[in-house]
Amino acid sequence: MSKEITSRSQDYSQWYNDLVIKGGLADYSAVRGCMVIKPYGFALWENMRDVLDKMFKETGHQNAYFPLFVPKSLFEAEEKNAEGFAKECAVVTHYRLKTDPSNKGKLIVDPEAKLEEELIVRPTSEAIIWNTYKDWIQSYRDLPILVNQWANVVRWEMRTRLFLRTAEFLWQEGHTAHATAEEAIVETEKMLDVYATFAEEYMALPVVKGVKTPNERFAGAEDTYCIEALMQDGKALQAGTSHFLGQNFAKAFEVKFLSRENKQEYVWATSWGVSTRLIGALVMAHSDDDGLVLPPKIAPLQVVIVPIYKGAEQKAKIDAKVGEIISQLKAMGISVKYDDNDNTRPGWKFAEYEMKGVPVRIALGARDLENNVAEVARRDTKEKQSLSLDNLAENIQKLLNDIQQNLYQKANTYREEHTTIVDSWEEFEKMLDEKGGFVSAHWDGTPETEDAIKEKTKATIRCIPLNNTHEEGKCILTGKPSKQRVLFARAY
RNA sequence: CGGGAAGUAGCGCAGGCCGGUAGCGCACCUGGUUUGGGACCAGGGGGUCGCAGGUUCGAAUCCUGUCUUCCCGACCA
Repeated sequence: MSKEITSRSQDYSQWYNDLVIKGGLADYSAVRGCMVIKPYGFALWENMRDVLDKMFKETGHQNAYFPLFVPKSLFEAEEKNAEGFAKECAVVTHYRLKTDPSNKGKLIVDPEAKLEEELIVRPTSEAIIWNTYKDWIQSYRDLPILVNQWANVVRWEMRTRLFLRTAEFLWQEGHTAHATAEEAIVETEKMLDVYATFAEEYMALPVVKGVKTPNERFAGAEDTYCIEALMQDGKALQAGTSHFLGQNFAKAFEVKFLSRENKQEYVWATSWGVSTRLIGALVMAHSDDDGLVLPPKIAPLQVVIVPIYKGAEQKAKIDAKVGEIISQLKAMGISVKYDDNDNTRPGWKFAEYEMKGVPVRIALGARDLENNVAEVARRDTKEKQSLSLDNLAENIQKLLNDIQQNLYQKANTYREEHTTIVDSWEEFEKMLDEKGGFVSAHWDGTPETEDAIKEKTKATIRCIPLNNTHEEGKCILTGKPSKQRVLFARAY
């Protein structure tokens, strides 16, 4: 079977789909908008999850699990949150099927099994969790609550795309409860930092930390912080969010605590999440026309070894040497696979592992053994070099670090080159159309202007960067005074 | 939800106008030769042509209905 990939320049979204499917990450399923995450893709998710989970625990959080279903009466309690998600909820109305009397072998919903109260399949878990927290919190001594859950959620999106927007997706959602607003805000920012660190250090994905405008805020939040990344087609992608929820959910669910001063007060809340969408970000940030390019720190497989031999005798010698290499690599915590499958030849394997984005490939043949070397190829630059078999493992480890750094540098350079400061409307439109990327411009601070710009250009305010310098300026559209620049982009 | 495309073997597709009982490539199985960038030879297995009606002696093909998926757009923590 040929596995040709559509090039980026030819059709960017087809390129993306090809990578996801042919790279073995995921596949379409029989369910509209839902995908099957295949073992290779899930291994990638597991690596990301494990790192994040460790980071959460290091910052004092514990995991818990809450129900998939949310009774409608709880779901609607926090009005803004409910409104925001109402249009994309899957709803359970019945609990039983029965055989269709008029159509043998078919099932119908049993009308007698209608639920008294509909159950909402969670699009997010604030409601069920805050209804639970009510019972957990009596006094300031019960605070803070620092809980995270790994779960699936369902959002019935109009249009879906593999990993980037699926009807069901996997994520983690942290839900914390605090005695003071200050503490909750610290938490919100802390978790944003965790996300940014994870994206940059593990995914090699440079991100901008910022705050969303009221228009783009999470439904039910007082403030939404985010990390925004730039993809290779110049479109932005929200890679993670952290929300300061104020007392909105505490008020909706009557969650109060008795303070040190013996006063009843509402609890302050945060929530924060990243999802399998990160995999989409990873794919679009680093990959090329030959397939996936995965950062070593989270690649399911870091090194693959391909033997090249004629006859069993050579094969045996290579096997012996590879055995040594593997144990050295494993001792360093490097994941490695020896692909000595005799059904496919080396060239096929080379292409296959490039497609899958394995960071380093080692080819070892009889000729190499004689010279005490191995051919080592790096996926990111596709450079090949001959490395001595002495200290090979050490050099591979260095190479993996190099690749990780290089991917970050490359993405960072791309982002810098595609972040443009603009002061006129003409320039603004031109940049969005011709260059893409982030456009840094002044905005008068009103939702109306934001909407108007979106209407005219399809660009949204991705965020108000946290490290923004304040400067006087004029709004790109209205010319009204502005105190700081914001980042615009067309986005996923 | 609007526009477009498509459902035929595991995957990718041809056949359809002009109806006659299904084909190609890859994958798979057996044997052999191979192995430094997607090997080759020989033999072989696999499909109620999305589903339901209709027309006909006969339907993958014509007609009607229906379901599903994908792509673009609108929408979207």
